[in-house]
Amino acid sequence: MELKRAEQIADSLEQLVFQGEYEDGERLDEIKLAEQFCVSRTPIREALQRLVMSGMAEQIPRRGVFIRQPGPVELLEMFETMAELEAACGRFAAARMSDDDLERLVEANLRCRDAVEKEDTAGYYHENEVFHQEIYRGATNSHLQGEALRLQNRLKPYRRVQLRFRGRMAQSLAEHDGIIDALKSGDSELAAKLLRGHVTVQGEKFQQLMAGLKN
Amino acid sequence: MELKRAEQIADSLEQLVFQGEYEDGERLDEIKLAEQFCVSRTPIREALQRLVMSGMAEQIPRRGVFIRQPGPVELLEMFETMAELEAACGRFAAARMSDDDLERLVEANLRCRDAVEKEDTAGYYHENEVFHQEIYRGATNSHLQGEALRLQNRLKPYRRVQLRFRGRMAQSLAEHDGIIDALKSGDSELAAKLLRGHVTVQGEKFQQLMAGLKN
DNA sequence: GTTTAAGATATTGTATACAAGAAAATTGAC
DNA sequence: GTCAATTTTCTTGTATACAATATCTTAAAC
Repeated sequence: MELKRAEQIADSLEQLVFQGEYEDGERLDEIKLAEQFCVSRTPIREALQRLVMSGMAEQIPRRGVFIRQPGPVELLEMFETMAELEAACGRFAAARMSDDDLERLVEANLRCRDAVEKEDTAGYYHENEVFHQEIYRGATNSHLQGEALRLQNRLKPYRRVQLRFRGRMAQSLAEHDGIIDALKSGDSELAAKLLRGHVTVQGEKFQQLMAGLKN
Repeated sequence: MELKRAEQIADSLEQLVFQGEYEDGERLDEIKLAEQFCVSRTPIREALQRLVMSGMAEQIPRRGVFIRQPGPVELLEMFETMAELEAACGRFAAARMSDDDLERLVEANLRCRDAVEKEDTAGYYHENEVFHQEIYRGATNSHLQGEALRLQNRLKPYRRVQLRFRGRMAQSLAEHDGIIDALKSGDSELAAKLLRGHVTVQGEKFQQLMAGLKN
């Protein structure tokens, strides 16, 4: 870890937080980080500000910035919000997706299917992300798309955890088919409803998520 | 304008951008701003970063940060996203609002009615904000509430413009009643639908918004 | 007169120095 | 020995100095 610029440092720090390198409530020492990244405090402070802005850390004036790992409640809230954002994207996408858009969505889903058949968790994790991003794009609303991407990125590490559980990939894939049908037929309400259900974490899914976080 | 801290500077700059002090595409000169606020470039740069993060400005490496006033398309997109966020809040609020929450919502709406009767545009502007914030709160999802507040704040100056038009306040108020009824009866779908329609900008509303921006 | 290239200038990005305030440690009283 | 107060140390926040790079100016060539 060495010799990076402010923006890259922010990304690196984000990765480190995602990888669980830091405990909840841990203070991010500017000087130590500066030494680790071989830069002065200035770019470190810029990177820390970004972390704070993205909600991954909290800043207490004259005290420092402390990383904030979301607890169960906040995690549920974020998934709930994600579900609503995806539902909104689906609602618009059903009415606005072009044939090309639909084509790319179907192709993304085919790659998801490949990954499931190969039992390639990492592959499915990635292709599933692409699948959803195609829907955000299909909403034809750059702002909404941006918000969806932001939260999707924030929830990345937790979705990864979920996929580890047996049957989860297959179920997810099956739901994709229904979503595609709804989008193809232009049924906004159905697309929204299916996407909401697809993303919502509750019941068994919640148990799995929490169990996965223990490790 | 003088002698402020980084955080306050960010707020002040935000206000200035909201007040239309800066043209679209205008570069925010660090040195000039530093002189205006009687501080060094360091806190100015922190404030600028915040502006960039909140989407009110764009940063081009080694070139500077340029303020980005949203055009008609982006404005519509933001209102569309706001409508979906409000719908989501309404959906949850219908199922989760306590009697106390409903009580506060009704009271906020009473103050809205007062403002309409007094033809107090500024008053309605404020109380209407409170009314919607009560719904965000009623969603009982801090994360979603935060996102809704963020976008509401971003759209503030444009909603202000809309209220100038004759009949707009009365119509808005009438819609509030329907929304309250849906929330009281716990009808999630109806609450979501009504709130979406209440916030969505289209047809005549769009014409008014655009006309108001010309001034 | 236009175009291109080299130099000058200005602005951002980073490093360091300094100031202000908070946490920690030491000393003194009981 | 414990607690309180003062001093010390450490950390953040700000100012300034420096480095790197983009833009502007000027001059020369065609």
